[in-house]
Amino acid sequence: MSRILLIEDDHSVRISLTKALGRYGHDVAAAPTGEEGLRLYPEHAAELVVLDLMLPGMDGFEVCRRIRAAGTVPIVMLTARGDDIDVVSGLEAGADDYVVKPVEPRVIDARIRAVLRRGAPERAGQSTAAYRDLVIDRAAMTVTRAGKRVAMTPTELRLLLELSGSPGQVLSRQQLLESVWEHSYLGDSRLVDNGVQRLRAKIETDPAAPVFIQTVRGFGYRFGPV
Amino acid sequence: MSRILLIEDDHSVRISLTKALGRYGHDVAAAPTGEEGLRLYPEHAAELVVLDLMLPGMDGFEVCRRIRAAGTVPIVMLTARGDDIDVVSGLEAGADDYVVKPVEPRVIDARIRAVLRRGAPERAGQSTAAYRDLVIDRAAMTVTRAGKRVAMTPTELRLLLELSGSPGQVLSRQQLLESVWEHSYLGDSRLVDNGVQRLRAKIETDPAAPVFIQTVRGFGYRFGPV
DNA sequence: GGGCTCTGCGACATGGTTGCGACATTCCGA
DNA sequence: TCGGAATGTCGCAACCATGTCGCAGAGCCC
Repeated sequence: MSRILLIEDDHSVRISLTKALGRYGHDVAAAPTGEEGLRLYPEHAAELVVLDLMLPGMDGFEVCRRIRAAGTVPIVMLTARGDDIDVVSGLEAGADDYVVKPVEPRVIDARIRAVLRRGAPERAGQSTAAYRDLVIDRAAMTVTRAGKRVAMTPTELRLLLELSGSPGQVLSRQQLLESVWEHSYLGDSRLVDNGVQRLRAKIETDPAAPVFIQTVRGFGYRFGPV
Repeated sequence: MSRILLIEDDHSVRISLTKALGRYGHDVAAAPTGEEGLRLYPEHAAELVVLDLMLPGMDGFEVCRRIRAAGTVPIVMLTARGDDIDVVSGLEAGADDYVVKPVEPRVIDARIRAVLRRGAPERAGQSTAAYRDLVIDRAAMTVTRAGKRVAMTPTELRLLLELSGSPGQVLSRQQLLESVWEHSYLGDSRLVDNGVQRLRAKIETDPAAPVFIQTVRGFGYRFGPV
């Protein structure tokens, strides 16, 4: 339900992303070049910009800086996989988040919502997730269980936010590694399992019979109902 | 704008709400009892359920729990005025929001949109496949048969996802071996047959007369309608 | 600088899962 | 009707995914 400006030169990606974001309830305007994007930006009154880095003519960094100069609208960057330099430069240029190609519509929608949420903390209700007696306040970064505050470490909190950000949905270890630990490779490490275990120890009454974070054998972990 | 299942026993309320929600652009199926609602749910492929608490026979809580067991579809409860206990119990049973009777069409439409917006990316609907009374939620990785959750092992689930991903189409043993088992050779092993058997044992009422997974002698297996 | 917590990592335990072989059954053509 | 081929069925043992624990280095706050 947000007005989004998509700047992406690849025709098929542009079309499919426009459709996908439309399905998620956003109002999308799409532009194939940076110049066109900058022209559309005030016209569409975009609340958020999704911006590809590799553009013909004016590149993503330049577009990013110009949009930044015009206001504080959140910018989500699309980058090629594993291009670390791009990520850093993008953040320096003023991007709020980045998504690695190839983009999963679900993922980018989640990031968009996360960025918008982050930048729009006016309504506490929106930024609060609750399941049973567990309350997660994304604005205050606090977790409450049965009315009692639960102290969380940064990694635990990131993991919980990520999982609770997609309630009922299974997230693979790979996905969690990328989003929470920002690793792109998947060793045979028990990192994710370990994190989940530590998180469970804090929020589950009986870690042996988890209510909030469920294991889906062979696939990953899932937060919440089902 | 959304596929909605309305479960409400009061005739006049049911009719007027159906019409009102229809005017707001929703595609509404209505059921007078919980049993009927659960039957309609997979058939209508509902993206959201509006559920009255006071129902003859199976009450709203039970319906709520059963729908919850089937997937992550949002549920909006209708409750009698000021009945706080109901609200709490409803939320515990898995409802996402509640509306107090008498319902204003505008109000319930707003709530519906809010709930859908809140959970849009991760909720079912898009990622849910249904055939007869079998519901497969690809996001939550859950399978429900006749409203009852069916526990699946990873291989069984992968096989079911693969088959149901091409409903009505025959997949050869070779294809299934490659996609599900990630083998590239085809011995004379009974691996696929074995997997199908285990899968049938879980989802078919009578494994001797399979409804969901049919054998196509000499070619392979097929999910769903002919 | 000292003490603290956090976190990554490896090792081990364990129980469900699965691959496999053997045999039964069904199907289809001759 | 008969025989061969294709498929269904069963049980078991190895294996694999996950849970669990402890440790040590790194980071952080005072």
